[in-house]
Amino acid sequence: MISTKGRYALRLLIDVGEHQGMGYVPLRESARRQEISEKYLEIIVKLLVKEGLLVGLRGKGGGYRLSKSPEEYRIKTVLETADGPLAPVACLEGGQDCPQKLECRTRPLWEGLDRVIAQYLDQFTLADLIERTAP
Amino acid sequence: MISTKGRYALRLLIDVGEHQGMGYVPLRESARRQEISEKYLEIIVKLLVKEGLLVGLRGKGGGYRLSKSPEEYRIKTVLETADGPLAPVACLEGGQDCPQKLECRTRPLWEGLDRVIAQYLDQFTLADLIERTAP
DNA sequence: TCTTTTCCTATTATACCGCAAGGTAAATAG
DNA sequence: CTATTTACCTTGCGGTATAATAGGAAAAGA
Repeated sequence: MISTKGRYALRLLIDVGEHQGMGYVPLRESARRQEISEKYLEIIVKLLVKEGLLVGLRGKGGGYRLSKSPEEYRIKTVLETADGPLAPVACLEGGQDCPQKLECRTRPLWEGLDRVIAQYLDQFTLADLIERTAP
Repeated sequence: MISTKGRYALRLLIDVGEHQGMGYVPLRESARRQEISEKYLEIIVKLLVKEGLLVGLRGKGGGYRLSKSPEEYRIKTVLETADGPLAPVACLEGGQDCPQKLECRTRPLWEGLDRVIAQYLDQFTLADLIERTAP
């Protein structure tokens, strides 16, 4: 459900949040510290920039910085940005498409599971992870 | 996280539970009613039999029946039997192997998520799905 | 103009998912 | 004893996603 994309995205945001002072953090340094392939991180960072979670700056002294303060990053949002919708079962993705959804005996179970997961991941922020106050 | 294997397994058990009277339910009939490929169901049923969740009988009048009463089937167990361990992230599978688990900022988050999911799926049984009393 | 760094466009290897084909073994009906 | 019914077993296969790698172009500062 949550692949390396989501986990790496979270670790990257933590790393940037901790090492950006006034400036920008080069991706190479985050990749080195987190022991993640820099090339692969590029793919992930692209998604985060596109959604406005990170701000990039090119050239010397460039790199990435957070676009807002850590308390404003909900974990759920970060994971969805990197990994796409985090439905635990395929039949919940894309709103509703299953033709037997009304009579389905198992669907309420999946909907309940989806709510539980969403609720859990929506209660923490990046600040919680940085300060180790979660969960 | 939960693939068709797990979902089909659940639907199969519900179907068998509802249609076994005193006897056995042929796989073909369950496959027809549930609109699932019979050949694919064979793979799933094999797992369920091996773990003792279903009992098979060959020949005419044969098929499958539940090995215990519906209240004794925990949803979590059924899903794990068909789909394997249902960890939301790879780094939680197989007990513990991540070398940085102690210092990892995100690991407590995943462990918490894992607990929430396990707890949710462990509170319902097959009987709840059959009688539509869950969730 | 040179270096640093982001940004962009491929390509690849591997594994798993969902399924199909074809046969063997056991149990019952006639 | 034979035929039918059913579970059980082995093998293969196309599609898709994951987790990368490769090779550059564009911008920004020294």
